Amino acid sequence: MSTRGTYRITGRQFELIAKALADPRRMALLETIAAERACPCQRLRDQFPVSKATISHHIKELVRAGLVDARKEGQFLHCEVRREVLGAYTAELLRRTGRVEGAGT
Amino acid sequence: MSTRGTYRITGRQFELIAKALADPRRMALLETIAAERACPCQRLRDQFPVSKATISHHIKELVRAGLVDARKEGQFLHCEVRREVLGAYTAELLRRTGRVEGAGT
DNA sequence: CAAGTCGTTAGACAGTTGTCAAACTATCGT
DNA sequence: ACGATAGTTTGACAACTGTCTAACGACTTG
Repeated sequence: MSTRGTYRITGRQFELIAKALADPRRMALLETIAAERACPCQRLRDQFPVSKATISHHIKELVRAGLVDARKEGQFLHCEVRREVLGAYTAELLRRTGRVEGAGT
Repeated sequence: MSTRGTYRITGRQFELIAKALADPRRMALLETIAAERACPCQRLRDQFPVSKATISHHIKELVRAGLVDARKEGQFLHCEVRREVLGAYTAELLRRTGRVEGAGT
């Protein structure tokens, strides 16, 4: 079960991720990025009725939280979801809300 | 021991949960509630430097999101974490960000 | 260089929200 | 009934944030 030793999250990053996931639009962007292997920003503009400035802002937040990796290739920006970070976040979330009283063991 | 699959989350609840988890203080309250079997509000007041109005507000949000179950016993309010909801949320989060790739199953 | 496309940055604005104090309701003990 | 304790509600305020437009920088191609 707990083979999630690959990535470890700091308290600060935990907060950033939680906030990044809190906005529905940003979450939707993340989902779109996740659906592609490497998603260019331009495609996001086609699918969401928001300005490019807003898209840029959201991506910056996702990168800051460590949820997305963005690398510039020419004039395009390719975004990719970092699933190991997502996994580490959910693991940490469940760990923090897990019962203390050992009960078993 | 994990009651996975027993709970299914709607899109609306997904948003409420994400927002509920986004505030660090509220997350800390959730953790404190999780550490006890049934946490009375009063204990939260002792541990956090916030007014009782604020505590009441945060608990209301946690209940609204379905993350916490609160039942009144006499003059006390006993709060308990709903771990099946937390589990359903993390499962849904990972599902939404999972790669489309190969026809798993 | 010039023009066009892609993304970023700066500034502004509106809506949301975390917080408190104060007034209120409900319950318990005497 | 009275006073004390537990939690709720209301109204207000400050801080944050999602959004836009406009100006800018970076890259590609004539």
